[in-house]
This record gives sequence, structure tokens and C-alpha cells, in this order.
Amino acid sequence: MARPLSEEKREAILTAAVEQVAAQGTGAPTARIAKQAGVSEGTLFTYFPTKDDLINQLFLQIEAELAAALLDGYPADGSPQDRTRHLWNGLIDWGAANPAKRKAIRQLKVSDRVSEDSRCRASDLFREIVERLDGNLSGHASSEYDAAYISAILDTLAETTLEFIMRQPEKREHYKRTGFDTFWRGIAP
Amino acid sequence: MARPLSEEKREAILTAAVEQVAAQGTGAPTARIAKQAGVSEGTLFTYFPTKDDLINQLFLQIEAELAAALLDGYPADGSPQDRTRHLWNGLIDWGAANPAKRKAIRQLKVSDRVSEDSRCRASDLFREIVERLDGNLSGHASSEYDAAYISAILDTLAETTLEFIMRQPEKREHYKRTGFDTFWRGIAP
Amino acid sequence: MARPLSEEKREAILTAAVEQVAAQGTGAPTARIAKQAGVSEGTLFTYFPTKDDLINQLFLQIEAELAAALLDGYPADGSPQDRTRHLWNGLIDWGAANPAKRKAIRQLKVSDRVSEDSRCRASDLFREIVERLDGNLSGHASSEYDAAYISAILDTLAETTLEFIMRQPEKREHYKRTGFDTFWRGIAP
Amino acid sequence: MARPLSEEKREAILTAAVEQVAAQGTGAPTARIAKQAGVSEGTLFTYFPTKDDLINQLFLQIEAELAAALLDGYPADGSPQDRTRHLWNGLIDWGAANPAKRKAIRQLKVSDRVSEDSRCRASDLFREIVERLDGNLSGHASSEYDAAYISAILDTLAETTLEFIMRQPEKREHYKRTGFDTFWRGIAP
DNA sequence: GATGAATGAGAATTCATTCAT
DNA sequence: GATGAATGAATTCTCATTCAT
Repeated sequence: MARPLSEEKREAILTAAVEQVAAQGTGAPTARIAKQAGVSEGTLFTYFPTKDDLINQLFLQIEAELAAALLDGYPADGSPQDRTRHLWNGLIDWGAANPAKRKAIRQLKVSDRVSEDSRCRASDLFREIVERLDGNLSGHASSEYDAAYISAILDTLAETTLEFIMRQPEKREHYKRTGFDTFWRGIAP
Repeated sequence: MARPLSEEKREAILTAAVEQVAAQGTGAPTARIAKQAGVSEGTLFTYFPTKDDLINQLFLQIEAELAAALLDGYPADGSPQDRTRHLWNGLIDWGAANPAKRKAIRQLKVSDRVSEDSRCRASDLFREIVERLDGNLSGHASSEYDAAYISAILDTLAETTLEFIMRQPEKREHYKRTGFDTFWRGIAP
Repeated sequence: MARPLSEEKREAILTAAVEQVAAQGTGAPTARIAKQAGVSEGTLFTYFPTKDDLINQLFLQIEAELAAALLDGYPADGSPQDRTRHLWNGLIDWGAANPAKRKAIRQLKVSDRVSEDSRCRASDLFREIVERLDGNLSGHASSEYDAAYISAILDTLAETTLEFIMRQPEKREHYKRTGFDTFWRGIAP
Repeated sequence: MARPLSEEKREAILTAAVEQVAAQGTGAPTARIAKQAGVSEGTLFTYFPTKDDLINQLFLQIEAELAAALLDGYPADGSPQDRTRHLWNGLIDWGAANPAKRKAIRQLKVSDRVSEDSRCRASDLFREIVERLDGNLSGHASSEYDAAYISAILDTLAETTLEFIMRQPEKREHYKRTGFDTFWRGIAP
């Protein structure tokens, strides 16, 4: 019986890919990713048949991790603002804790190596979150907004806020609070 | 005294680069850019000594064009909101009119081929705009905000809004208005 | 554990490089060298990371081979003249037997792709020979000579003599003898 | 009536070629030679239709200059040794005074861009010198030598001697004398 | 399954030469 | 004649992928 694929190696490769893609974009050579993962160039291709597969799985894995982080500890019975702030805090805290993944995702989002299919799957991963967000805001937000737009605004404000936090970590709480307030006020009628 | 360098060809190369970089990122081959520009591979290198030069000049040219577009027709004696809305409209209208340039800029902003120096120069190009924006908002925005953060928010909201406009062009005015309102309400105390 | 680097291939590449460099100088294309060696262009670069590495290793390998040839069978207990003549014969015989290597070395010695470091290493390879030569001649040569100059003379006379031998192989023994006599008489007081 | 070719420009190109070929070998780009000569890239090709022409004319011009230098002030009525020493001194003094030309010639002699025809013409330029040298030595040199071999030895010893002089200019007279003595004693019966 | 050497299709540049000005 | 932009073939080197070990 053949040796089974090792989940450990798969993770090592994806972890290495995060850093290489964060640093160099999707042009990062597979050889370098393999080296940093501590596996041989050939082994990488037994876990990911092509570089595009690696790139797409990397994208999906990071998106899934972020989605899970946002839902983790979600205060189902908090106030709408509390629940919304929980998502906001999730975006900020996960982003601040995972700068390489954030940078990698930025690269992946503009890369033509990430397929349309992968983008749809990533969207699906956030479907539940978008729905909860929409529910939270039904009594607060202006009726001008659709769910997709409002969640895109939350996301992009968090991304921008994170950039300022990374540059001035001592102002983390300031930007975190101000960013959320901007959102909360912004969407009100 | 020989053929002079042709501004026309330079522009053709940059125009081709916009499209190729928009589609494939900064990994787009110089050969393909040259071909699309209708010049030989060698000619590309008489106008831009290295690919990095081409990439950086492309970045700066697009940024300069956008900055100019924002200031064009700026209503110096309008109300603060009018003046701010002018900048917002500039971002939306230029972005909607120049989708390839917008996509290229997104690629360029995450590419390590764009030097720190180029990023500083680009920042300089927007210095005046950031200052005007800051001035406009002194009576309206919460004192929590610094000029850089507030202009980053304007920019990122415009970017997100443009994505929705591109996907649903019939809702252009709706998103354009809603996006600005989000900003204007969001930054108020 | 994968294919090991093949010494055979390395040698094939160096052998091909000898001939191409002999014929065209260090400007010989790596593609041509690879082709003659019967390996792909890519393979050449797994054995020699850059063309300069190939050139420098080629230089050192030929020099090492020549140095070894000169010491091979060295008559440690022969007379000074016998020992000196052994070195002379080594230069002539190795050169006559390896015309491509001789030509390649001539190219390499004037090429700026051979680093100062490689030249020093090559010098080291001949240090022992120069010392032996100097010892042999202490009772014979004029005190005007330093060891470096005297060995340079031996070398250059051998090189010149080889040219005549290659053009008129039937006079090999004549030139070989005459060349050595020129040296032996020339350095005497 | 068309402007005539300017001898001045031709010389400037050849002078620039000397230095570039000395420094980089015959691979030196024509563009760089033209630039150093203060003419345009195109102009170089109105004076020398191809790079090979330039290379070959460069070779012949330097060889002609050296041959002329050797005959200059030749003491037709001196003793054989004096006349021979005059040639020797010519080689040494011209070489010491023209290091770039010497280096260029070394490159040219091993380049396959110098045609067989050019090599023959160069040989012709030295025919008279070889004959004079041969005549000078008829009463001194061993009958083992042919004229070509003996002049090759004189030349190669001078070349080697020059290398030592260039590295230790303060020992110029020492090496100049010792080198000639080596030759003179060496060829005696 | 793991390894890393082998491969060859590109990639960015360079350069001799041509030719419009 | 002088200029230098235009050209495209050639050059060195990279890299995703395959496959012998």
C-alpha cells in the first residue's frame, strides 16, 4: 500500500506559499516555495498538480480561514451593533495577526491565476457572513444599500484601516474604533 | 539629425502596457507589450531601458493622469461638500471611463517592481488633493481623522463603488450617490 | 533519492566548452556548448549556475590538468637539467596532445570573464612547479632572474615552440630540442 | 558634391576601438566604440562597413605601427648585436609606451574575427624585419634556427618581458637588459 | 511517495546593422 | 555625410513540469 499524502507537508507548502506570494506575488517560483516548505521541488507537484492549483487552493484556504475567524465567537444574541462590531473586530484582528496572509490575499485577488470558479467559492464562504451582516443592519442601514455593497464597504474600510494600523501600531485602537464608527455612521440613513 | 524619439511610440507602448498589465499583472511579457504597441521588441527598450523603468513610468503616468482629472474643473468657490463631491465624482468618472488603467493601477500597487521612490512620487502628486480635501472637511469631519486616513477612505470607497458600477452600469448614479453619502455621513462626528 | 548530478555530464559540458571556447573565444554561446555536450540548455545551468562559473571552472580545470601533467613522472633524483627538461617536455607534449585546450587557455587568459580570483588559484596550482624549477636552476641560471620571470620564459618559449610544432609536426623533435636549448643557454650567466 | 570621409573621424574610431578592444575584447559593442570616438553609431558604419572590417583594420593598423616603430632609427651600420638590440628595444619601448595597443593586439591575435588574410598581411608587414633579424644573426645564431622561429622567440620574449615591466616599472631596465641577454645567449650555438 | 536532475519554452536584454531624417 | 531610432535575431538565464532513481 502506498504511503498516504501527508497533511503536514501540504500545510507546509501552503504556509511557504503564503509568505512567498506575499513577498513576490503569484510569480513566486514553485522551487522557492518548495524550498521554504522543506520539501523537494517534485514533492510540491504531488500535492498540487500544477502551480495554478496551488495558487487557487491557497486563495481558498486563506479565505476560509478568514471566514471562520469572523464567525468565531459570534454573539448571536448581542445587539445588532455588537454583532456587526464583532465582524469588524474579526477583520481587524485577523488582519493584524496575519499580515502575510493579508498581503498574499491582496496579490491573489488581482491575479489572473485565481479562477472565476475559485472566486465564486470564496464568495460562498462569506455568504453566511454577508447574510448575518445584512440582518444586523436591517433596522439601522439606509434602504439604499444592498447586502453585497454593504459588506464590500465593511471589508474595504477594514482593509484600509489595517494599513494604517500596520504603519502605526500604537494607534491600533484609535483606528479600529474610528474605522468602525465611519462604517456605522456612513450606512445610516 | 536622425529620427527623433517619437512621443507617439512612447504613448503606444504605455497604452499597450496598460492593457497587458491590467490583464496579466506586471508579469506581462515585454514582447507582448511591444507587439500590441506595434513596435519591435528592441524599440521598447529604446524608450524604456528596462522593464522596471517601463513599469514605474506607467505607474507614475496613470497616477498623474488621475490626479489631474481630479483637479480638473475643481470648484474652488463651491461649498465644502460640493468641492468634496467634485473629487468623488472625479474618482468615479475617471475610473468608469478608464477601466484598464484602474485595473493596471491595482496590479501596480501590489507589485514589488514599483519602487519605493515611485510610490513617494505618486504620493506627491496627490499631496495637493489631500490638502484640499482636508481643508474642505475641517468644518464637517470628526476631529478623530487625519488627512491621510480620510483621503484613503475616500479612495477606497470610490474603488469599491466602482466595482459595483462596473458590474451593474445601469445603477451607476445610484451607487455614485450612495457611495458619496456613505463617506460624507461616515466622517461626520 | 533522485538522479545524482552526473560527473559524466559535467565533463561533457566542459569538454564541449573547451572546443567552443577554443574556436570562438569566451563569446561562444552557452546554447552551442550545451548542444555539443548533448544536454539541454537548461541542464548546462544546473551544472554551472552562470556562464562565468563555467568559464572560470573551465579555466581552472585545464590549468590543473596541465600542472598535473607537468609533475607526472617528475624525476626527483635526476640532474637539474633532466628535471627541467622534464617540465619542458611536459609543456610540449601536453600542448601537442591537447591543441583545443591550449587554444582555449589562450582565449581564457585574455578574457575579462576569468576573475582575478581564478587567476590567483591557477597561480597557486603552479606554485610547486615554479619552486622546483627555481631550485633546479639555482646552480645554473644567472642570478639576474627571479623565479617568476624564469618560469614565464619557460612557458612562453614552450608556447611559441608548440606553434611551430603544430604547423610542422614532422619537425617536432627538432623544435622540442631547440626550444629547450634556447632556454637552457639563455638563462645561463 | 558629397562631403569626403574625414580621416580624423576614422582615426578617432580606431583609437576608441583600441581602448575598447583592449578592455573588453573583440566583443566590445560598436555603439560603445562610436560613443568613445565621439561619433554616432551610424557614422562608424560609414567608415567601416562591418564590425569585422573595423576589427581587421584595427589589427593591421596596430601591426603596421609596430613594424614602423621597429624600423625607425634602425642602425643599418651598427654591429649585428646593436641592430638586433635595436629591434628588441623597439619592441619593449613601443609596448611600454602603448599598453592599450599591446592589450588590443593580444585580444586580436586570438580572435576568430581577424581573418587569415589579415594575418598574412600582418606577416608581410614584418617580412623585412624578419629578414634583417635573420641577417644580423647569421654569424651568431646556431644553424638550428629558421628565421621565423627566431623572430617568434624574440617577439614572445619581449612580450613576456613587457608583462614584468608593466607590473614592476621600476625594474624596467633590468628586465629589458636581462630579456635581451636571454635571447642573445639562447640562440647562440 | 520522495527526490532533484533534466528539459525546453519563454523571459528580458543586447547589438550589429539599416535607414528615415 | 551625419545622426540615432528602429529592428529582430541572438544571448543568458529562469521556471513549471516530468521522470529516472
